[in-house]
Amino acid sequence: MRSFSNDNGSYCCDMRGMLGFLILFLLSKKPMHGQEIAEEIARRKGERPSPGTIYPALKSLREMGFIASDEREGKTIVYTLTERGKNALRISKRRFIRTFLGVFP
Amino acid sequence: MRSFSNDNGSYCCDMRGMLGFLILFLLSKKPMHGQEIAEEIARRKGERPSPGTIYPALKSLREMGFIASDEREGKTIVYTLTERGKNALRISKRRFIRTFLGVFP
DNA sequence: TTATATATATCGCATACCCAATATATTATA
DNA sequence: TATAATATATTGGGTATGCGATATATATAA
Repeated sequence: MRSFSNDNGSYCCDMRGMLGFLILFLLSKKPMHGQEIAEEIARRKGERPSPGTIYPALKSLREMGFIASDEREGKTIVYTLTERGKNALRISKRRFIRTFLGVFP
Repeated sequence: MRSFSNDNGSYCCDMRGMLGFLILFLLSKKPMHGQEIAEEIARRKGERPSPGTIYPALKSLREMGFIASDEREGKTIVYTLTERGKNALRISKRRFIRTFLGVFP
């Protein structure tokens, strides 16, 4: 279990598998482009997902119809939640909240 | 991304990778044995982790010194958080809370 | 224009995660 | 005792996940 591998016993859980959820949640607050998302995740997790992480994830979410990429404006491509994505997020959030009930203060 | 594979667009995120964290959290509330933990996770997630999931996870956590297994009492083996585990959980919780800030109402 | 910086994209890969199947141990019941 | 039920344990394997390296595109600076 890589998630718990630090030797001083102070680190656990890299939250593998939550990236898609996190992206959907972040996009539900405001449309963003890739690097913006990576930055926000870095702020929260303390570790910035690499390009090889963030873009395949975005592609996957787009292919599933959860997010839409607006036309390229300048260097960036802005992603927005679709209705389908909003719905998926709503359901997932419920599950998430029920699963981790009590973890939040 | 298996996590988002349902076709009606209502499902996302199986929270793969959070099992260890969840177990630590549950054990922080009260000592439990394997099946008890599986049951509680089932209640929360709606899906019961199989024996092949829960026991290797427990073993891994024990090997890392995060949990201790009390002597077998009857059929069951009760697991408790160690000091090390409490510490790891505290750190992870902080990270978790900061990462998913705003998801909880 | 050329050079540099930033954003996006893809591909291969190691590995972690979890499950199905199976085995063992203990207890309860007939 | 034999049988069933429950709890624990292990192993092999499928697969998703995320990263490193690399490539491309656009924009800005020199």
